[in-house]
Amino acid sequence: MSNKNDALKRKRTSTQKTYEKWTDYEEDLEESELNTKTRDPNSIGTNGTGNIPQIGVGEPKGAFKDYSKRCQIKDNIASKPIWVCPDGRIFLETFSPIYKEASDFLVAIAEPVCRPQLIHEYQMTPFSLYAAVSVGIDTTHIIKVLNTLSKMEVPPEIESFVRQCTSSYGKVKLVLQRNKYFVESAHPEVLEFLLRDSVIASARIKQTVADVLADQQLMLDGGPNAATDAPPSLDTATGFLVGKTMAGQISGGIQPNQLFDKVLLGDEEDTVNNSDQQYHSFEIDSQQVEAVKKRCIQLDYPMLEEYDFRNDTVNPNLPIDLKPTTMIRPYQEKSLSKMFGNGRARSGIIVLPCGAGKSLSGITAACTVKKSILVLCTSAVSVEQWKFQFRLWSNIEEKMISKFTSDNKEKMYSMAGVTITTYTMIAFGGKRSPESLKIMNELTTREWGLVLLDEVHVVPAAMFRKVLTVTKAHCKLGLTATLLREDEKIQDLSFLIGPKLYEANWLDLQKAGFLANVSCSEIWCEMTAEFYREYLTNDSQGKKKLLYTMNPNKCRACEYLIRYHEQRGDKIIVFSDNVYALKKYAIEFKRYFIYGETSGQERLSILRKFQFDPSVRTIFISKVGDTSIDIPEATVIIQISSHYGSRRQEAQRLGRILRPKPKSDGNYNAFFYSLVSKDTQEMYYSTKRQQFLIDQGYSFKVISELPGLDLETDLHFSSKEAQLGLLNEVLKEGDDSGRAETLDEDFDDITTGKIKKKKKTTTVTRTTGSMKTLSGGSTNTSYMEFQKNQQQQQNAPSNMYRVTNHTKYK
DNA sequence: CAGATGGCAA
DNA sequence: AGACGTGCCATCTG
Repeated sequence: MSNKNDALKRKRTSTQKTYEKWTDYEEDLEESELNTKTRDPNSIGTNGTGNIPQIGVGEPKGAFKDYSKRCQIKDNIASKPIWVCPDGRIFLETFSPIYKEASDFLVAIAEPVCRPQLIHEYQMTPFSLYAAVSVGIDTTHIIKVLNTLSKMEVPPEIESFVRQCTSSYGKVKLVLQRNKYFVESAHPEVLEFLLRDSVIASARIKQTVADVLADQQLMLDGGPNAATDAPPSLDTATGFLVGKTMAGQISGGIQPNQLFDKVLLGDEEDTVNNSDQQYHSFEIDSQQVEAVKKRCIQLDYPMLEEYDFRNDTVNPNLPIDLKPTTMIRPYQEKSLSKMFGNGRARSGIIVLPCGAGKSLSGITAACTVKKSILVLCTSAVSVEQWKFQFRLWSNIEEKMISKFTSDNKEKMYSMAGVTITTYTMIAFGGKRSPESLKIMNELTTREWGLVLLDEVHVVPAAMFRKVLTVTKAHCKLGLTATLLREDEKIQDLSFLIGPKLYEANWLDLQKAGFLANVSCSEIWCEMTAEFYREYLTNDSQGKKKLLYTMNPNKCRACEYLIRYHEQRGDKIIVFSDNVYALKKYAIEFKRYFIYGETSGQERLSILRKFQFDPSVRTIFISKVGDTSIDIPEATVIIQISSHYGSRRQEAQRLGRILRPKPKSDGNYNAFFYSLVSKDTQEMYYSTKRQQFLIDQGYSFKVISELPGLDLETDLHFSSKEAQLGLLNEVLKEGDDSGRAETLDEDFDDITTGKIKKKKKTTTVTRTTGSMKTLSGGSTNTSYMEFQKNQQQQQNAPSNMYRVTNHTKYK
């Protein structure tokens, strides 16, 4: 569309202007705001009726701003690591001696936006402050530490922003008791305020005196320790239940996990003054919990969900501990300390890169809570893996773990136990088999101490809701490597589960040796003339896609890389989203391939071979490899086709090779290649895809020619005949897959006929082409290396624009 | 009863 | 917007 081109043109001039007369920042800003897609990390809590100032909302990431006139710079700025902007953005210098402390603090109070090597950008939002408060950091602490770290006086609007955000936080709690949900607060006026809202009021279940008496009776019958619980009474004036918090109680016979003594006892003083405080509460309908939660956030009274598991005498304990030999890593401990910060368990999400030991974190959490545990996975394979991990790291008895999948319906252990199942199993809407119905019944009536939600980002929001309303859990812990989605549904996760408790910085983990040191490159493959002509003239999107993934130069680059890395002794995975390309490449190069139709056994046998057979160094995998398949040996990834601009897929694939490799001597020990056909839509997508990894601090080298590629004369598709043959096949594909196989005799017809017909009147300026590179003319390698970031995107090299220009040929 | 296959859903 | 992959259940087979 011409619209798009206009926008690009404008963007370019705007950047130029920025350099020429940067004092006119406001004008530039206006323009770039129009043109840049805005990212809004915090619509939750700001679109409500609350009075919280809207700081930093809807600001484009990386927009240029000048605050120099508004800021009071301190004298000793060299020793201070951060800049605090009036819009809530915070910049951190990673080379500061107190970088570690400062970044720990910033992850707790703000969202990491972009964390490359030297300067990290964070954004403070109402939601991030909510997370901070729920982790136990209070208003004065935030302001004090900000002031200590900042190079400039903390702007007054920031101070009032923090005060306003945090003053109302932490005053309301959501409590699960005997399968009923209660909204609880020490301040009855807050409850009354919330009940003025129609959503919350309609979710309320009015307690009668009889209900309360019945409950009290239940508590007295409940167990050996039940009598020590003080049953709440009903305040007839307000209709609230009134009771005392039980923070002072000593738990009977539960040993806190030794590893967590430090963590659990560390912040104990926080809770001391809470003991014996009076609280008020009202019950809400369990079906409406989600709506109430959302409403509370909008009213600036987000509910804290905490589980005082050590004083829970109603639910049976689970005998589980980490094995003495199990070691947890510092960052795992750190993330869990956020979860158990004040001796209770909070719900929330932990973001750890793949290969960094997410499941161990989950299992350690389970060992700390020691109540019934429900683990939810995305596939039956990972159900198996979770069970294995539980046996590996903890001393839990096998009989207490039950799997629950379509072909493995184990009965749950009658007392506390671990149940591992899939999301679909719980959320399944269709007719259930009788056994499954029976187990579901038990599952929904049981009160879970902890629900572990694996790969929390992939679950569709609707399914999630169902799962969370059906299961009654005191505490929910979401685990994910990439808290990312291309739609904006991630925000739902935040209030469905809880705030993000911790997010690891990939680069830091890599430096510490917990992740492999990966070299990321994007390889630009020139389209061959014939393919490019077809690409420009063909109307079908699908055909275009196939054309740029099957570009012969890409095939050659791929084969070249495989050869190179096989010689080095690496194990290589080639990813392709496109099944046709996958098969074609794999068969051509005579390698194993796995895709959807490959049966479970076959997959296993191929993966075994890949793992143990030294002659199998390369396998081809489709989308199936993006998640859950565990391939610890791989050291090289080559991407030949991928799903549009999915940042998550890119990150997930990189994750496949992040497991630390033995010879970690500071050099690269893993390689990630993205093959991109030059001057096609693929270029646009690949930039988009990389954004997450770039935000995590990775940099991509752009390689436009592979050194020595042309010396390898025996690569497939080197001859023009082979290339034309491929082109024909590609054109035939998609057209009519049924016909494709019977068309051998029409071969010539299609070759000449189609191309001629499609030629049309389009003038393609680009005539010099790929044949130059094929003939091995230049041995010059052009090798650009630069850090791609937002600025680079706005200020992209001219080839980037050529891509978009081609859209006018559509 | 295990194992394969197909329809269906999200 | 469509392709791909997945899991659940029912049914059939020896």
